Amino acid sequence: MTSRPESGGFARLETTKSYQAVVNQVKAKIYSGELRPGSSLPTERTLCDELGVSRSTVREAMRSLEALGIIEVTRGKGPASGARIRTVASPVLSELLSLNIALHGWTLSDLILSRTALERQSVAWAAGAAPSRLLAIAPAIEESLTLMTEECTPSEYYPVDADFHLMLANISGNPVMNSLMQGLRGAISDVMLKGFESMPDWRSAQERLTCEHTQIWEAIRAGDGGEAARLVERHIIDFYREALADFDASDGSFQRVLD
Amino acid sequence: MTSRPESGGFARLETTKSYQAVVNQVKAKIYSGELRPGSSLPTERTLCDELGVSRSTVREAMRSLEALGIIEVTRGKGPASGARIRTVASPVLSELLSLNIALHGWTLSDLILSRTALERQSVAWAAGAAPSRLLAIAPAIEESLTLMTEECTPSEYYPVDADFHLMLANISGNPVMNSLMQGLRGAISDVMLKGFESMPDWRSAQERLTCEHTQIWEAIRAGDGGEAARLVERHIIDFYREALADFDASDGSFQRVLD
DNA sequence: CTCGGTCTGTTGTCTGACCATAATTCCCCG
DNA sequence: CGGGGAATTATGGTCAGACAACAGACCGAG
Repeated sequence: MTSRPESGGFARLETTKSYQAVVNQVKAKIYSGELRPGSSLPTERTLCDELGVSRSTVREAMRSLEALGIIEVTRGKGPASGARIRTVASPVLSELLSLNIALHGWTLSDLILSRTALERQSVAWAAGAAPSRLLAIAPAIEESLTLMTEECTPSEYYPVDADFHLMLANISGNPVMNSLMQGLRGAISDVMLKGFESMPDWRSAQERLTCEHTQIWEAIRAGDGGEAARLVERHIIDFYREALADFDASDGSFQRVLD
Repeated sequence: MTSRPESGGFARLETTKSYQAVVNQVKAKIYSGELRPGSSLPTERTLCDELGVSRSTVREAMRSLEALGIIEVTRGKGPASGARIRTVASPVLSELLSLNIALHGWTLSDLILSRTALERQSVAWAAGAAPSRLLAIAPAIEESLTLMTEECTPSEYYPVDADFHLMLANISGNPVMNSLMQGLRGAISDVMLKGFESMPDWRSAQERLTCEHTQIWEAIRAGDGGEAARLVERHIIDFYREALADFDASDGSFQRVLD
């Protein structure tokens, strides 16, 4: 109750921490377009001078930006050293989702269902994509399907599977969807792989999975978005039910979408 | 769950940076369940002793965890001071998406379409939720709908609108979907608000939006997930076309879903 | 018992130093 | 004259110590 100096009115202008101010400076330059992927930030010591803060402060800001996957930092000398705006996506979203699973009791089932929502829409859009786009990606996808028919171990199959789904998502050309889907997949990839490896009859499972993949691809090529969506949803959820259900206590929520 | 420190027989011997090691220590305790939302971390100086690193290193690790929205740090004395595992979600996902818009040329249209994909599924699930669940949330939703009918400014309407959509998403009870949707919405909220404010005939627009909201809610209450999905998709996309289309150069991608 | 100031422990910031690394420079030798 | 290796140097990574700003804990005066 004792009168705190400047706390009377609004709460936003109060002393921003120095390192946060540095972070904001960098973010502002990103939003303004001054910093683009591949751009180099000044050296830490230069930033100290420019912003009038100590090196510790600058470094804490760098750690914040690095944690967000915005920059990557390399040491040494030369033009390739220092902090640069990342050009390739970092797995920060997957990390974030994984941590939330641990922290807030998010279930594998919730993640899988979310993935289903995204993948449904994604293949539906793919089915409506321009034919030229389909033509361009078709060879890679069909090579992937061929690979899947070859005899292999679960841990060899999994990356091919992941790649296949990724290519489907790429057809629609929506980088946001793509990023979200990769984040989700990354968060569940460990347990997915375990699911693959724990399947009792892997050979027949592989055959079925590949068959389902082929059907999805054919539905997309035929332009039937509704069918592709339905197939991909069942593809994912069936796999979950067969191989992953014991990884978390299902509360019956799947009944909703399987009806 | 993705890449725990001790994963596999692989060589972790590549010099992990000290601050990253500290971050991994904390993450490991989160994954193991030793740290839960609301838990307090040791003080910085205690961590220095425990882990045998300097305080700068510990602080850089804290900044990383803070940037990810994992912890929040307050200074001063007492049990409420120091670093604690966050109990409420941080807007880090929105921040991340916003930065990606600026960095990688993601378009508003891509974000809106992604949001549509999530919201479609979300209301579809809501329509299949247990009646008791609907009953529980119904008063709040209907109060929200009543609020929307009252004359108000766009900036007064917007939070009610956001709340309405949030409540719909809550019905399905999937926190992952919820988090993703909030992240998406946060990333576009600025431009959404501008869209509201730029509408030429706000009164009639408000009436139409509220009517659409009511229809969506009625479809959910009727258990018609397909209809709810279609309505919410058109609701969002129509708004985009009317109020936001000039915010980014549409490449015609909307034709796909509007056919 | 209540109010006020003071104490104490915490994070926030600064300074200066040294280490580790990698590009650059330069000199010696072939 | 050219090439290779050693020294130089610029950069991030880590450490130690200090002080400031802050907020709860404590205690004494009324």
